[in-house]
Amino acid sequence: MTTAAEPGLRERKKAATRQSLHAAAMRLAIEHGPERVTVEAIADEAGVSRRTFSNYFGSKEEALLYGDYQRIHLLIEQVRARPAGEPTWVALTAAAEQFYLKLGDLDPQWVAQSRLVRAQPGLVGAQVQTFAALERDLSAEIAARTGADPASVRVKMTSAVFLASLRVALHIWLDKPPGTNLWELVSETLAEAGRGFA
Amino acid sequence: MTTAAEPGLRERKKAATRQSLHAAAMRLAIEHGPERVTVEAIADEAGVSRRTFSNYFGSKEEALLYGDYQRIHLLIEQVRARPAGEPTWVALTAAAEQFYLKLGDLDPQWVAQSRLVRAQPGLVGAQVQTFAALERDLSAEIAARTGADPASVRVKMTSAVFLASLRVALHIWLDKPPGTNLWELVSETLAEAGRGFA
DNA sequence: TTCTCAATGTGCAAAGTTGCGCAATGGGAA
DNA sequence: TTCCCATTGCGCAACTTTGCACATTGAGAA
Repeated sequence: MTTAAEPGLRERKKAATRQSLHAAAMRLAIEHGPERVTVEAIADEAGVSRRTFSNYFGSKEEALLYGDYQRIHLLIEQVRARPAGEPTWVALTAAAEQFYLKLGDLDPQWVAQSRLVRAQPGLVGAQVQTFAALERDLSAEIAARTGADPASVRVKMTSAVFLASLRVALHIWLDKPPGTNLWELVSETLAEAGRGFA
Repeated sequence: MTTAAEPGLRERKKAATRQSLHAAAMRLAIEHGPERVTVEAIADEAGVSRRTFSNYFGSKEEALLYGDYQRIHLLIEQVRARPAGEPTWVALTAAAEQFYLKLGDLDPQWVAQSRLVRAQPGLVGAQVQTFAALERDLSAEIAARTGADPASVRVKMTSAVFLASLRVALHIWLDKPPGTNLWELVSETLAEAGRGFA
C-alpha cells in the first residue's frame, strides 16, 4: 500500500463526473450568461440526469464555484510542502505567494470566470460559503503542522482570518480595473492581518 | 424634520410582519424541530401567504437567523456611541463587551435558539452568509468614524476580521457545554485578532 | 472466478425559490 | 381634501432542491 494509492475506477469516475458538470456549467454560463443557465441544461451537457447533478452540487452556484474550491484547496495542500519549522503565518503567506504568482502567469480564462462571478449577485453568497467550508480543512492542516488542537481558538482564528484575507482581496480586486495585480492585494490583506488590529 | 423621524405606518407594518414571520418560524422550529418546519406553516402562523414570506426572507434559514442578524446589527450601531477619538479596534472591542455582557444577563430562550441552530447543519451556511452580509454595514460605520474610504483594504479587513472573530467564538461556544461564558470566548478571539498572526 | 455489499445513478414526488403581473393601500403632491 | 403612484401582498408558473425507493455496478471477500 503506497501513501498516494490509485484512487480506483469508482473514485476516478466520480471525479470525472464532477469535473464534467463543473465544466459544462462554466461553458454554458460563459455562452448564455450565468443567470440563464438551468440545471437541466447543465445535466444534459454533461450527460447525466438532473437528479445526479444534485448529488454532486447543491446548486448551480456551487457547480460554478467548484473551480475556486479546487484552487484554494490546492493552496492548502501546498502549505504541507512548507518546511516543518516555519511559523504558521509565514508558511501560509509563502504558500499564497507561490500560488498567486504561478496563477498570474497562465490564466487565460480564469479572469473571465472571476469577472463572471462578480456579475452574478447570487454568487457572492455561495462564494462566502465556499471559503467558509475550507476553514475546516485548513484548520486540520495547521493543526497537523503545529501539533495543536484543530478546535483551538488559535488554529480556528488563523484559518478564518487567512481565508478572509484571500476573500477580501479577491473582492477588492474584482472592483478594480482589469489587469490589476491580484497578488499585491493579497499580500496587502495578509500583511494587515499579520500585523493585527489592536 | 427630526433625525430619528417616525418610521411611518407603512414601515412599521412591514417591520411587524417581518418580526411576526421570524417569531412564527422560531416558535414552530422549537416546537417541531427546525427541519420539520415548512414555509407554508410559518406563513399560516403569521397570517400571510407563502409568496409574502418569500418577499421578506429568501429561505427558512434566513427567517430563523433574523434574530442573530438584528442583534449583531444592534452591536454595530452601538459602535457609533463610542467616543469619537477612540481607536477603531478599541471601540469595536468595547462595544462587543458591553453587548455580550448585557446579553449574558437576560437570555432565557436565546441559548435555546443558538443550540437549535447548531443542531440543524443547513443553518451554518446561512449563518456564515448572515455575518458576511453585515460586513458592508460595519465597513460603512467604521469609515464614518475614521473618515477613511469604506472600500479600503484597512476598513474591509477590520470589518471582516471583527465579524469572523464573533463567528468563530460563537461556533466554539456552541461546542462547549452549556453555561460556558460567551464573552470570555469572544474576548479571546478578538485578542487573538488584535495581536495579529505574523 | 464468483458472490456479496456498499456506493452510485435515476425517476418521482413534495417542498422551496423566483420572476411576472395585478389589486389594494399608504404617503405625499396638488 | 383629492388625486397620483410607489410600495406591498398575493396568485401563478417555471425552476430548483431534497427525501425516498429501486436498479446498476465497482471493490473486495470467499
